[in-house]
Amino acid sequence: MNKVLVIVGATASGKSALGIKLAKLLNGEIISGDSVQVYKHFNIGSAKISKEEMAGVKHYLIDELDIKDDFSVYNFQKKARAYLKQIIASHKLPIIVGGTGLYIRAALYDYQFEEIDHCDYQWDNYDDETLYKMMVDIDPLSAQKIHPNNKRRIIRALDIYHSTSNTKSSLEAKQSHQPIYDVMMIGIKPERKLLYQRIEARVEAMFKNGLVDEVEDLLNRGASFDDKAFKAIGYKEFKEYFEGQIDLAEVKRLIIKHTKNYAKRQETWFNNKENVYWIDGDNCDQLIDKVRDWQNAG
RNA sequence: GGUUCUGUAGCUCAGUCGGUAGAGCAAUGGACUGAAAAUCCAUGUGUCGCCGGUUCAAUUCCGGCCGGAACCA
Repeated sequence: MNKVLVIVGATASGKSALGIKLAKLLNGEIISGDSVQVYKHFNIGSAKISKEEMAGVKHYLIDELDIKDDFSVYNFQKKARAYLKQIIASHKLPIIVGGTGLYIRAALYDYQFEEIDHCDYQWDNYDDETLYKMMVDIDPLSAQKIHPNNKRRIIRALDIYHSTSNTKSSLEAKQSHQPIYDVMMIGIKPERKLLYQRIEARVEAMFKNGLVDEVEDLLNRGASFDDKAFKAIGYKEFKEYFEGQIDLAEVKRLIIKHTKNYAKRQETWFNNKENVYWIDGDNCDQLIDKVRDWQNAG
């Protein structure tokens, strides 16, 4: 199996810098595993790595989409797999760096998606309870895993059935649930308190570096708060500000709060779903040896 | 100085007609296969400001003290 190095961790944990370091050391190229940094012009609020910071290391899946473009795991999987193939063919080490657990998992595992058309079934015409019952009838196995309050997942299961005539659970049952690459996953996990301090400092810096101007610029370019990319933390909080409901101090407070909540969710995912070699950010020499062992094995 | 409020979970506050207390937010843990920076689930012990009094029993009533707020001087 081809080898893929992966670097994960919560937002503000220091993934990008480690990625560059390892890429230089190991002749690698980086694929971003991030659902917001793929979009052009969402720079400050997404904490996107700058050209200078890339230090000559080739990066993929950053700045590849326009504001209005739709994107999801499905698209990510396709693109990431294509880049992996290309990097491997050029005899370099592919390094996926990112914090979007689902995206990274879909690239690495044998997740399979089929063409689907959502939004055509007018689910809004039904109440939550009815939607849940519909799912129970169609796909009882999935219903066991999806909470009745989780409307988004219920609709997804219904979408899949109506688009493909297959149930969500039957599509998943066909998969092996194994990675299709030889993966080493490194995770950075600073102490929670420290991570939160860094998030606060980072959001402060975003405002100093012109986040408000960036959002105004995006709106001037035709973006709206309904766009998918605008659902991201650091952007969606401005909706109420531009509607005159809250002031900038409140926007900042919300962004910090949401980022902390998000960081916790990311850690939950990587803690429990992936086999991660955790470091706290400093023990790099030991890490290099580990990575070299993995490269030389098999 | 006087009057009236007020002091309960990290924060904002509810409540107990006397039987040691509960919401929202935060925090913590968890789920996750097409919006995932999304969506959803679970978890509430805290000298009820301090000291004393009444009472079988006080966070709750009474007195004093110490904080805070508003108004009057």
